[in-house]
Amino acid sequence: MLKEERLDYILKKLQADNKVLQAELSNDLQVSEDTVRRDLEALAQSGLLIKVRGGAIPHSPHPYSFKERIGIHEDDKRTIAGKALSFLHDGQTIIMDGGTSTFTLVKMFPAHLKLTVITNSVPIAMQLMEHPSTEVILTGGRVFKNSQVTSGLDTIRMLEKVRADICFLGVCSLHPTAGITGIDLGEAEVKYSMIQAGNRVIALATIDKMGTAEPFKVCDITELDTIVTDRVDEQLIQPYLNLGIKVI
Amino acid sequence: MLKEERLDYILKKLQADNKVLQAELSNDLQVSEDTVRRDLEALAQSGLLIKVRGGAIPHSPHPYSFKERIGIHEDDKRTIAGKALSFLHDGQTIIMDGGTSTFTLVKMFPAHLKLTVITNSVPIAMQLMEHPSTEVILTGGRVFKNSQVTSGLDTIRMLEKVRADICFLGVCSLHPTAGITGIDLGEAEVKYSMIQAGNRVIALATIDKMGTAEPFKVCDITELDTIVTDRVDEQLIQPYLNLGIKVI
DNA sequence: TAAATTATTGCAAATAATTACATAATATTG
DNA sequence: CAATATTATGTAATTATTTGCAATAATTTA
Repeated sequence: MLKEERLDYILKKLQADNKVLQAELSNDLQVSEDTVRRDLEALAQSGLLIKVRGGAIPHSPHPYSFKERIGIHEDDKRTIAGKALSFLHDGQTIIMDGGTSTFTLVKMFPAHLKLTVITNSVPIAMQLMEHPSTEVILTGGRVFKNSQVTSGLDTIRMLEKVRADICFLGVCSLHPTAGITGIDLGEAEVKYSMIQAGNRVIALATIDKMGTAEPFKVCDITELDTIVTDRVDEQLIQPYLNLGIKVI
Repeated sequence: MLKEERLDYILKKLQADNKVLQAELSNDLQVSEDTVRRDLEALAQSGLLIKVRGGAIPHSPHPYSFKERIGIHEDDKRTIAGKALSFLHDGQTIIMDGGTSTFTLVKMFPAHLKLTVITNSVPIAMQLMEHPSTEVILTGGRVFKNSQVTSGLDTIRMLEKVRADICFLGVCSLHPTAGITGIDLGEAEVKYSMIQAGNRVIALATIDKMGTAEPFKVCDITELDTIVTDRVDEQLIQPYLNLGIKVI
């Protein structure tokens, strides 16, 4: 049996059952579980399914959505969020960009903290419903289903009226010369508005996002005051330090 | 059974019952309560539910406590939502007011239904993230924590730019002469804007809300086209019928 | 065609994750 | 405050994954 036939069978079965088990596939296809695992690995790599312990499940309707990104690199994100918490003080007005790093930060807000949070992220707003002492302002607009943030002119208009103490940015990619970049034009525009509205701009980025770039430019790297990352790698961060950006 | 299937089951059950109990889940899923607890832990960590002693509750669209919420009026709301579904057709633009009745309606949207939904409700927007074919537009503004809707000038400004086929209103109180009333001025203003923006106005109200009134007026009762309720009581609805309002 | 290279597959040991169970600590209820 | 239920913690058993390696099959190159 050809490898392609196996892959085909796996996808068909996944479609039919909404899940596949390695043991079952191994039996169906008469190959070792190792091979099945490698097949699933390949399919996951191509984005055709999500590999989980013991088998695989289909992608959610919105591929690489917020929901799927949540939980990965969770420890790193918590490290970052822990550092970022030190910037927060009672009475501040904060802009919270969407993204899993900022979401983690919001989850870690101490109960007593009194903030006004302006956000374009539906999950962040939802999370803060449970927080006793934050004021939440949601920017309006069309909601993107994969990132679960609002964007568009309405979002930007609302941000234009805001002056916040800090803007926490969840960034896709940042690069010393290419600046901050993203994979969606609309979201990049919103991020830019957020940066303009914040007195200090703090980017939350796991180390693997440093030195990478995406198609749509948000702003120059010099717009940032601080980068909060999980692991301070001397080599990687030097270019940012040279530009006067604090990295912690 | 894959862990992901369990998580899926828990979320589905939570969706249906508005609560889950560890003992029950342990039995349903045939795993120990420890495992259920860990699953709930993980889901809570992802912000998908709120873990409480003995089980979990949804990121509540209702400000009630665990004990109070057990199934209150849930069946009635489902009856109402079921009737309201018949007004919905592909391609429509719909305004969805916040509230538990409208939330229940949104939960019951068939997967194929292609709508544009404009809402001021954070939980409704969140719910529709999962829906494959709706476009969601969230009105911006300050978020009220008890009702979990946005309100204020920003919300109203956004609604002024909208022309929707139907406005679904979740009403606190309605009365033949006092009209539609609410307990918060800001929310009443927003509801008024929604009514103005909708071609047809359909109110969702359990029978116990008929003939009651609250301090803040939203609009005259004649602004309504239709009232959808759970039990059509001839006596109670006659005044509305006399005013030319359909009641189903 | 033969030899060399590459890819695929299965196996086994080491590693890691998941789960159930026992027990201690904590919270809730009457 | 005692009785009960729930949660946290440590541990052991189970199960899955990773890794290196050898055997086989397929492909390329000489």
